[in-house]
Amino acid sequence: MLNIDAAEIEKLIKLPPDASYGDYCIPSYYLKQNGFKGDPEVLANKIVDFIYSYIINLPDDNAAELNKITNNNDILKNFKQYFASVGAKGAYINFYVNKQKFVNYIIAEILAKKNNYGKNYLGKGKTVIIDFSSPNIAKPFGVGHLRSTVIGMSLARIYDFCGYKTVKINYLGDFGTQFGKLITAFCRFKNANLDLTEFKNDPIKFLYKLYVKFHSESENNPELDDEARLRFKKLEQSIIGIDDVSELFDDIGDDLDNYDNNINGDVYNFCNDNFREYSAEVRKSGNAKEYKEKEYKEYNEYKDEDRNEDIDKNRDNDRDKTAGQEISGELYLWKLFRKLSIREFKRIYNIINVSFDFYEGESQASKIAVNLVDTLLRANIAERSMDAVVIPMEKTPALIAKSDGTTLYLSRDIATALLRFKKFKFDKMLYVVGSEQSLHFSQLFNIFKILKENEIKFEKQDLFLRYASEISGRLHHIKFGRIIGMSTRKGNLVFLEDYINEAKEKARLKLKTDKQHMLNPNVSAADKSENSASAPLTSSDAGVNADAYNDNDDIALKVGIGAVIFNDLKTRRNVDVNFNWDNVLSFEGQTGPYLQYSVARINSLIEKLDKEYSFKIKIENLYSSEAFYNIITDAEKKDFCSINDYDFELVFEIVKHLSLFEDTIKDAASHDEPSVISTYLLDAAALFNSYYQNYKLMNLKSDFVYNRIMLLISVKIILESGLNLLSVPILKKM
RNA sequence: GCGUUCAUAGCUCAGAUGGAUAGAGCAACAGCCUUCUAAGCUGUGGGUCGCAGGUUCGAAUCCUGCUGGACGCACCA
Repeated sequence: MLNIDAAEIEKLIKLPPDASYGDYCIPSYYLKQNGFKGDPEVLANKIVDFIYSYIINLPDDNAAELNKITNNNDILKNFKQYFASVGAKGAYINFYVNKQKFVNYIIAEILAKKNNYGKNYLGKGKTVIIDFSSPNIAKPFGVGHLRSTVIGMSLARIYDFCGYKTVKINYLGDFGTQFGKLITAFCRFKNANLDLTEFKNDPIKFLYKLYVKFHSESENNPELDDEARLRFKKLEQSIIGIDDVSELFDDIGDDLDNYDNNINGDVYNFCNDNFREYSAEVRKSGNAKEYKEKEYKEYNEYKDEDRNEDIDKNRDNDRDKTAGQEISGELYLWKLFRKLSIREFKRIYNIINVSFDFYEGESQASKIAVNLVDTLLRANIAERSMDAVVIPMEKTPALIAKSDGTTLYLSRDIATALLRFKKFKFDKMLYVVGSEQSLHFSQLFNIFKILKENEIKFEKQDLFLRYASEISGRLHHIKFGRIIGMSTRKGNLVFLEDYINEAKEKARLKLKTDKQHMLNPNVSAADKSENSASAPLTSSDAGVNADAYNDNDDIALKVGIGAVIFNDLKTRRNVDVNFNWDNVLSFEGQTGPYLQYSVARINSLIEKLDKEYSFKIKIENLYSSEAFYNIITDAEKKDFCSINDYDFELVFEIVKHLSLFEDTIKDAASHDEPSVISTYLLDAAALFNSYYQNYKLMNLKSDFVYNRIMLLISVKIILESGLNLLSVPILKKM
């Protein structure tokens, strides 16, 4: 009767909407797909009768009878031990666990596994590439980029937790017409009223100003656009002309302190002179579209190397070489812009604790993309259309080359995917990019499908394209909704750092008033609730020393970051987010700070109880195995909880929730949806806070308190693991 | 016009192979700090799940149509 395997049964198990129906249930109509027939209600009753007569009512040692049903099933053998009763209600088979055993089992398991609790092997032996953040160098790092950054980082951690080998790639937007504009603006406006010292201090904002200025000026002066196009054209030729693509990421030398000398002197003039020369040349020849085609050795020489070696060799591929050869002014400026930008990006990533295994750029793929277009034309997969090159598709044709022969985002993405597959042999690649680019990615994925279908058309020696057929189906667009109505209070674009700082300031203010209240309890509740700064507090009059101030500064920053990051991860990716300062800066309710606060509260509580009862539990050692040795041995021999405890119902509810952690992680991974974890953590924290408020632990029996500390540690482990997966900073105290 | 996507409480959102009575948080109202951090807790009110059909034992969930919003639709990325 029960010849369904355990994994399949697991899929059938659901959580009832209300605990009064049971702790777990199996809706009997689910069993129809396993060959059961008839009225679901009758079926449910039959199964319950069966369980009673063949399992529950049998004596413990009647293994022979059990073997009649199944010869190898621990679940059945342990059934009596872990389940208290079973009941049929309507079409549902409801299972009631042995609550006391359940609680003790789960707590012991969490304490034993510690921050490995919830880890699983969903992705064992698989490699996943996560392409995220990918800011555009010519544009500032705004709150818009934060979503990709934060979702991507979280997914990387989740996949890692699920046993995948994860590769985090930042694919910089370092190529395209906007660089022509920037270079033009830089050369033209340099002597106008731009403050060049700002270029050094805050290159991103400087470049942004240049960009904005270019656009306002070019409205009245179309010549600027022409110059920008030509400058980009020249830049692209410089880039394509480089044989070794990795040179593109070579450092131009760390002479940034003298950058203005370079700009003011040789480089700046070089730049202009070359441009004049170049544009004269182009006018003379009358053909700005023509460019020299080259055979790129690299293109046809890809070999299957050990990808792991490749990964290690290239990890953190910052180069510190100085390019020896002469380069064009455009290329110099482009490298300079990129270098400064990356430096700035890294500074920001560092603040929010984000890191990458590789920094790539579109520029690296451009030369391959050029040749790719040609190959696809020859194979009759692509065709010419109004001088441009397109791949016909059911819907919108995919444009892969402009009529002047230069490549596009799409063609470079094809090349990049090929390069990455060659390098990593990934099982899965995630592009964490906004939903407005859905068409782009559906075209990209379709192209690989077409390449697979037309595999036969490619010449055998074309090793590179051979990968194309394998890529189809491995690419995923992890899209997310737009942030609507986002602006500063003044109405401009929001820079990420300003955003974090605003959150930080608010947190600092709150810390200040809290501290004031603690030191001076006579402050009325009304004053405090207004959270006002009406009674300004200096560090001296509150007796707050410098250390405390630094502490508070650090706490405020982490609270601010937590608020900002969590705000982006708490809802499903796909929904558009209405940006609202009041919501973002709220630290109450379903927020990052609420979670951080819950952890801090647990720490503080454990510390106080430990001090009072002398259990000698060291919070800072909780994750070292030695410190846990005693706890684990205790876990084996004693119960943490009894069904007769006055707080048992809530304890059971908490532990039951904790037990769902692993499923939650898997759910988040399989749907590429960090918000699943956010929701889970909010529920966990709410349960804990409810416990905290309603059951005071001070002045109770020592044994009981010790057991509850084990519960608190379990909650702490789960909350901290979850926050780590979201990359929300964890605070010891608040 | 075509395509993608979304519509659940006043606001922001959960509710994911269709399943039992649709849930939180803000905001509102009423309580709780001489005792473990009030960034908290307890309670109350608040819903035609955009509208209309369909599929079936059963629909917020799947299908069709409609309405409304967001985004995209070849030389930007």
